[in-house]
Amino acid sequence: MAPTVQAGEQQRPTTDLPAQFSPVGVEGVLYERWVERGYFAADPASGRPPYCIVIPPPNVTGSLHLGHAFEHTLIDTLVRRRRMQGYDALWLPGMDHAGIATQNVVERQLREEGLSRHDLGRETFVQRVWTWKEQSGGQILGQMRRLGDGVDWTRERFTMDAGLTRAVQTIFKRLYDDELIYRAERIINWCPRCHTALSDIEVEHHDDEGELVELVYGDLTPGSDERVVVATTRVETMLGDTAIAVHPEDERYAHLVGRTIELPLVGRRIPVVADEHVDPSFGTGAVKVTPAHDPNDFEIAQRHDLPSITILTVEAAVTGTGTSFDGMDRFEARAAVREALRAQGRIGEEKRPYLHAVGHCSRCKTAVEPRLSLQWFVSVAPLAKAAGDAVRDGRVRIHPVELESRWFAWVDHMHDWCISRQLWWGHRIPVWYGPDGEVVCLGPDDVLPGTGADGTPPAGWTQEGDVLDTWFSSALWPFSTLGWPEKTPDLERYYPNSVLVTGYDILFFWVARMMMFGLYAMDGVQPFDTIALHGMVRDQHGKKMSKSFGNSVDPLEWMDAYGTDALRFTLARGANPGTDVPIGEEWVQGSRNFCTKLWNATRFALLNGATVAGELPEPAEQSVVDRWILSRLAAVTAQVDAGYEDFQFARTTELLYHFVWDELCDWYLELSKLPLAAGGRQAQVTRRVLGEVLDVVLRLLHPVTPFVTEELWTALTGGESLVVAAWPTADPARTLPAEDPTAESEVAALQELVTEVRRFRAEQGLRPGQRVAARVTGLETTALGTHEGETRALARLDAPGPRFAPSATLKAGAVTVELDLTGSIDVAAERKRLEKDRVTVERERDKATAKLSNEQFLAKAPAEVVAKIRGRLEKAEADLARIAAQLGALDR
RNA sequence: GGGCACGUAGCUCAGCUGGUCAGAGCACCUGUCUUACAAGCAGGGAGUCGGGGGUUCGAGUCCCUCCGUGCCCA
Repeated sequence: MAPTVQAGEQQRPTTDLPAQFSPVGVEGVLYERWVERGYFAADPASGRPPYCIVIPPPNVTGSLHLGHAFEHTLIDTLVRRRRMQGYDALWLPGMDHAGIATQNVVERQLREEGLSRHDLGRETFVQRVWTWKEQSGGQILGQMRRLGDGVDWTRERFTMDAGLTRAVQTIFKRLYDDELIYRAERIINWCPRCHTALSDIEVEHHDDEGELVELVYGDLTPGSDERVVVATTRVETMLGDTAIAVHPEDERYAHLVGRTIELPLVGRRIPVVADEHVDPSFGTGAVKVTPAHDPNDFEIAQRHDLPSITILTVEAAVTGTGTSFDGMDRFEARAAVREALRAQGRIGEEKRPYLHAVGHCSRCKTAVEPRLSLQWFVSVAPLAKAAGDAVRDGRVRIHPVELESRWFAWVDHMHDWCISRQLWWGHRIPVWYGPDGEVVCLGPDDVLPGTGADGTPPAGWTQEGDVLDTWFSSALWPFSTLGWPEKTPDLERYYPNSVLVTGYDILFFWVARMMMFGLYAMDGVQPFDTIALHGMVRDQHGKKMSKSFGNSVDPLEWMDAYGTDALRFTLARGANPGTDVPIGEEWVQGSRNFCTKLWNATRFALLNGATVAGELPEPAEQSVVDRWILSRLAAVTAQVDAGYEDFQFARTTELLYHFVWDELCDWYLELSKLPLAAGGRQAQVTRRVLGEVLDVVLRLLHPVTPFVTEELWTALTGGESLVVAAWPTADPARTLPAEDPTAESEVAALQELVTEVRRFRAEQGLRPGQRVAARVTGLETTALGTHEGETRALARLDAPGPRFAPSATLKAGAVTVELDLTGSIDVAAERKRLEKDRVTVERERDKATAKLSNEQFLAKAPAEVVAKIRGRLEKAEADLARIAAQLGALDR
C-alpha cells in the first residue's frame, strides 16, 4: 500500500467501476474535495523543500481561453508532480488590474448611461471600477477550478490590493531616490482613443494601406533653386514642420543648408539643416522634420535646437496651426491638406495604396500617434544590464535555450520605459507638486508636512494625476504577492520562485521587467531560477486563433464535451518546448479516447481482482510476461520522470500514451487473461503485478490528467487521494524493479510471432474471433520456448485435434505454424469472399499485364517503376494462386 | 531593411551531439460487436525528409546557395 495514505481516510477498493467515466459532475466534486482538504495550501513551516510558481496574472476583465488552459496545464503539471514528490508546493493565483482594459470596460458602461468618467469624478469613478470588479471581474478564477488548477486559494492576490499597492509605492520611491525614475518631455506612443501614453511594447506594428505623397516646399517660381521635395505618409503633420533635413554631404541640397524656405499653407519659414541621420539614397534625400510628432524628427530637432510644435489634440484632431484645418480629425486633415497642396501645385509623385508599418494600440487597435509629451520613465540601462547578466552567468536558466538569443537581443538594447498612463484606474504616481515648483516623491508611510488629519493636502500641493503602467505592478508579482516589502515567512521561503512558466510572446512585456525589478528590489537575487517559455495555441492548421478569424475555441465547450482531462492531455501532448501548439477537436477526442482506454483497463483489472496489497512477488515467482511489463514500467517511469524535469511535456505524455495503450492494454492485459483464468498462485501474482503497473501509471499520469486518475487510483488502491500520493521515483519504499532485457526480448519475439500469425489470418480472410486449429513447431529453438500457450491465446489457435489436416503453412523465423482451415470456415461465405477477391486481383493482374506488354512503357519508364509494376504482377499472380488453392481446399 | 526560426506521410508534428530514423497522432483502406473497452479490436497502404551543391565511409541530422513560410525588431 502506498505509504502516504492516511489510515483514517481509507476507502475500500472498488470493483464495480461504472462502465464509463463521466467527467461532468465528477470533476467538480473532486476539485472541491481537494480544496477542502487543503491539499493545495502551501505551508512555509512544513519543513519540506519549497517549490513555488506564481501564476502569470490573468487580466481581471478576461475569461479563460485556450492559451490560459495551455499555460495552466503546464504549470499545474509541474506543481502537482512536485507536490507528489514531497515538496511544499505553492502555486499562487491572482489577477492584474489591467488599467486600460478595465477602464475601457467601465467607461463603456458609463457611456450607455450617457455619462463619462469626468461626470463622476476620479474618486467615484474608481469606486465604480471596484464595484464592477466585485460583481463582474475575475470570471477566470471560477474557470480555473474547472481546469483543475491546484492553486493555493488562501494566497490569492490582486495587483490593486493594499499590500501590492504598498509594494508599488515602495519600489517607486526607491527607484526615484536612486534617480532611476525621471520625468521628461519625450515622444511617446499616444493612443487617441484610450487617451493615454503607451510603452513601446504595447504598440503592435503591422502593415497598413496608406499613401506616400511627395510635397513640394519652397518657391515654385520657375528657375528658383529654393525648392525641396519631401515625401510623407502623414501629410497633415506638415502643419507642424519646423525644418527640412538633408544629409551634410548631399550636393543636391548643399546650396540650401543654412537657409530657410517657405512652409506651404502655414506660411512659416523653416530652416534647412544638415543631419548625418538622413539617408540621401532614400526618396528625394530630403526629409520634413516634425519634432512634436515623430521620434526621429524629435532627435533631429534636439541636435539642431529646433522648436517643436504640437499640432494635434489628445484625440488627434488638428489644433493650433492657425489654418482652416484646425478641428479636423487627423485622417480628415490628411486628405484636406493634401488637396489644398494639390491646388497649389505642390503635390509630386503619389503612391497609393502604399503598404507601410503603422503602430496600433495593442488594446483597442487604434493607430497610435507619436506625440511629444511630459511623461514618467524608468531609466532601464543598469536594470536591464543586471537582467541580462543574470542569464549570462547562469543564475537564471531560460528554457528552451534557443530563446536566450531573443532575451539578450531585447535586454541589451532596451529603451527607457514610459510608465505613466493618463488613466484613473491604477496605482497613482506617488509624486506631489508644491506651489513653488517643489516635486516630492512619497513612500508608502510618508505624509507631506502640513497634511490635515483627514488627509487634506497642504495648500497648493497636488498629487501627480497619472497612474502607473499595469506592468509596473506586474513586474513586482514574484515578490509583492509573497508580502514584500514586509519580510514575511512566505517571502523568505518562496523567493526566488522556482520556475516561471509563460509564453515567449511576453518575454519583453513581463519577464524582463520582473527580472529588472526583482534583482533591484531583492538585492540582486533573481525572481526565479528558471524561465520556461511555451508557445501559442493555434488551430488545427497552425493558424493563430482569433475572434475576428472565427477560429477561436471556448475551452469550456471542449471540457464539457470530452472532459477536462482530455483537454489537458491534448495540450500537454502538443507542448514541445517553445513551439506553438496546434489543437483541433479531433485531437481532444483522441485524448478522451485515451482516458476511456485507461478507465477500461483499470476496470478490467478491478474486475479481476488486481491489488496493490502486499509485497510485489519475487522475480522468481513472476512470469516472463510479468517481468517484461515491470521492466518496461521501470524504463517508462525513468523516462517520464526525466521528461517532466526538463519540461518535455509532449514527450512524456506520448510515452505514457503508448505504454498504456500499446503495451499494457494490447499485450499485458491480454496475456494476463491466461494466468487469471488459471487461478491459484499464478493468478495471485498477476493480480499484484497488474495492480502495481496501474498504480504507478496512474501516479505518472496524474499531474496531466488529475480527475480520471484520481477516480481510478482511489478505486484501485483505496488510498486517500492521488494528489498527495507519492511520486513513483520519489518514494523510497517503492523500489521499482530493475529493467529486464531478457524478458523484453522474449516478449518482443512473442509479439512478432503473434503479429505474423494475425497478419496471415487477416490475409486468409479469417474473422478475428475465429479459432483455428494449428500446429506450432520450432518454438523450442527460439526464445519463445515456453510461450506456446500465449501464442495460441493471442493468435486464436486451437491445439491440433486427432483429425488435424493442415491446409496452410506460415513461417515466421524458425517457427512454423500450420493451420487447418477446413473445418473452421463458413464455406459458403468464404467462397463468396474469395471469389470477390479473385475478381479484384484479376483486374490488378490485367492492368499490370497491359502495361508490361506496352513497348513504350518498358522503354521510357524508369526501371524502378517497371520493377514496381512487375512486382505488382507477381503479387497478383501469387495471390491468384493462393486464392485458387484456398478455393480448391474448400472443395475438399 | 536587420535578426531569428521553420519547410519530414492527406493534416498537425516528433526525430538530442551525423551511422536500423524514415516515426507518432488523426485521416485513409480491409476485416470484425473475440466475455475491459465499437470512444473498441485485428491487419494494411502511404513520404526520393522544400530544390540544388558540398563535407563524410555514411546526412532529415553539418556547411553553402536558391525557393517558400512564419515570428521578432526597425
